[in-house]
Amino acid sequence: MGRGNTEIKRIENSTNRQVTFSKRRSGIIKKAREISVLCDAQVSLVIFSSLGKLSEYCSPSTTLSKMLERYQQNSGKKLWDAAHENLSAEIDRIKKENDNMQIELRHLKGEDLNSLNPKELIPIEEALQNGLTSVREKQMDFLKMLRKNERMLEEENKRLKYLLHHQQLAIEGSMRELEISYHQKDPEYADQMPMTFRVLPYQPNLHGNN
Amino acid sequence: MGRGNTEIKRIENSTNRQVTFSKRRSGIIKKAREISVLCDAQVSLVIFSSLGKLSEYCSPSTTLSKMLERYQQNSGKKLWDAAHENLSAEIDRIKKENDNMQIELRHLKGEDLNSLNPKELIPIEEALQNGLTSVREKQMDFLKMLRKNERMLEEENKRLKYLLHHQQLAIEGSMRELEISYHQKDPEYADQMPMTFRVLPYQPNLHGNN
DNA sequence: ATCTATTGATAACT
DNA sequence: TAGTTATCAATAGAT
Repeated sequence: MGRGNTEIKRIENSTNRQVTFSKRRSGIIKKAREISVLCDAQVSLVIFSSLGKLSEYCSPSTTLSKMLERYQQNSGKKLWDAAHENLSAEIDRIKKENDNMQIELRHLKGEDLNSLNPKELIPIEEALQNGLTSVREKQMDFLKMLRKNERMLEEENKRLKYLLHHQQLAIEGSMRELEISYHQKDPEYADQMPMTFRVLPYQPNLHGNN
Repeated sequence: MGRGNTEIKRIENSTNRQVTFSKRRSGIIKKAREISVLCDAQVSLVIFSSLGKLSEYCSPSTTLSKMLERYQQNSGKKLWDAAHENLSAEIDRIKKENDNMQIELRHLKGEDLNSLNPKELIPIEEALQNGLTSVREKQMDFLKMLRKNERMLEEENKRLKYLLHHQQLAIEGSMRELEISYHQKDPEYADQMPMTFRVLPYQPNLHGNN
């Protein structure tokens, strides 16, 4: 492009080379940005001019470091030292573990069973059965605890009702004595006794449930 | 360029996106090569497609590692540390994910249930019940398949026995004719007939199971 | 993958 | 370094 056909070989004129570099650099960076956006790709581009000037582009969704890390994983080539190797290896290990657990979970949830043969279904069934048994045992434990608690509360309830009843009988007795003494002094003021001391009738089972 | 003006925004049609990626990738790599040669520049280019496919270009006078070393020197940015942090962060993330799955798995296997309250047990029980249902459905499928196959084999068996029996009857018929003709010529050589043609008695149900 | 119409990039020039 | 323009290159859409 441009005027006249352009051979791809080193431009000997230093000024022209500089100018061409500048133009083509912006061109290639524009292309990098475009492919990033158009195609949802991740691009990292590092350029050193012949004079050693650094230019770079990196897709906005990532960083050069992340790109390079991914590059190492993907290509198997080592760009850095052993410390990173170790971390990478650990990631791989954990990811594998992760995958295995995910598969196991999916199987236990009854997903992806088509890839299994009957023999492989058996341990899964057993695990589910055991799990279900355990969970239901635990639920039974809770139930028993609730029932036990309920019984205890009922007992307590009964005891309290008994006490209440007897207390009221005692109060009624005292009251009658008191009334009698009021009437003896001045019968008209008999019901000016404080409300607090009036006997409320005992109402068994108003909120009970037997 | 191309037909119609091209907006620079994500291409939604996946096929078009792939095709465009392919074309533009070769374009940008060509540009990288050209600027390298024309301007005596060093270029490294790493591209991941949206599907994660890696493409790269690096000027022939260098390597990606050398470029990156120079990049760090020149820019003062530390790729190594950043990568390290990224990796550590990812390890943490995956480990957390791992732990959660492990807990879920243990619960499904009926372990560590003491830390749960009754309300939390319900979804676990449901998951187990569903899983068990699915697994047993799958097992029933296999069973049905086996039974169906068995029936088909039995049918086939019956048919083959029938054919065999009739074939033998036919052979016996032919043999008798043959014997008769031998006897007519020279009775003493009658049983020098080749064994192959002797009739084996039909033994029904020797290996059958009806 | 191959073919074109069309737009884009850029070399030379200012 | 920046703008202009004549050319050729890249590529979108079609096949």
